[in-house]
Amino acid sequence: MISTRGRYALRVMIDIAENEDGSYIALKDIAERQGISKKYLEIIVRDLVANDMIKGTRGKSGGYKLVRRPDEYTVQEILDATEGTLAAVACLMKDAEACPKSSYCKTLPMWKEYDDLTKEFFSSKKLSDLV
Amino acid sequence: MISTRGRYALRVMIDIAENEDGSYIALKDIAERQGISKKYLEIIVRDLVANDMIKGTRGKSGGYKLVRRPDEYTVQEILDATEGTLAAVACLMKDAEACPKSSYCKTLPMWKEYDDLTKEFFSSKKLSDLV
DNA sequence: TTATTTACCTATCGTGTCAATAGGTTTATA
DNA sequence: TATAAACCTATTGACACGATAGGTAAATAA
Repeated sequence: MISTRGRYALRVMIDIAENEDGSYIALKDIAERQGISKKYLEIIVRDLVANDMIKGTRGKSGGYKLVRRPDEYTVQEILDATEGTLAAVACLMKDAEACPKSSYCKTLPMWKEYDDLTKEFFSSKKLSDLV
Repeated sequence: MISTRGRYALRVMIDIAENEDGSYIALKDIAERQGISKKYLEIIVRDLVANDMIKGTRGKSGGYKLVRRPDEYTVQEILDATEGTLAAVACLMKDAEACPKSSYCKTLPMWKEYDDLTKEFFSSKKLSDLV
């Protein structure tokens, strides 16, 4: 299940895309508009910065800004940046310990197929589709 | 993410389908074949019985049996019986408290679309496809 | 009839993650 | 130089997950 991290991240990105006018957008304003605790958003925004989704600047009239055009972001990469994993099952997580049954597992192919379907879906959605 | 409950439930169903010969199949044997703790499987199997996926009988030479043909089970209903929820986001869980923002939420349509895609996928997969 | 085998039931536990809060430090600007 | 903002570290409570433990009830084989 997609957690609040990924969902809030998306709403932050949408909020910035909608309100951007050249200047930086303060997290305080985003939090107020979205009705989410600013403190909690800080954690999420940190992941977005670390993954080069947005950039921030400090000090007065500081805030956050997109680094690309909204149509150049896929939902997939935004979720990837904030959600720990998007894998459908533990066996398919990156850094998962190799399952000894994987070679003959009856269900693994289906999980893989579902995983691909999911990636395909969220990769086809762009931030600009949500604004 | 699909938890072990759903994944194990699927493996139990596959195991029964593969080894069924008219008689009942003991959970002890399933647990040994699958390499899963019998005690833990009891919890999962209980959900399967409660949802009319299999039936059990007690006593010597007791065990579990399918109640339909393998091609008459969808993966969707097996996961539904054991997984708490398959909803992609909290807003889409059954018994979810109505979100005040749902009418103008920018992301909800996408989550709904993804949810439908998921249901469609797992409903198209039958138990007989995995045996 | 009785011992055995099996499903079935209730309770508990440790661990980890999620969501959220708290209180600070650094940096840029008005 | 005061202020407003990002940025950093730590902590908390709640909850679900995975798993274990120790039983009771029922059906069969001997």
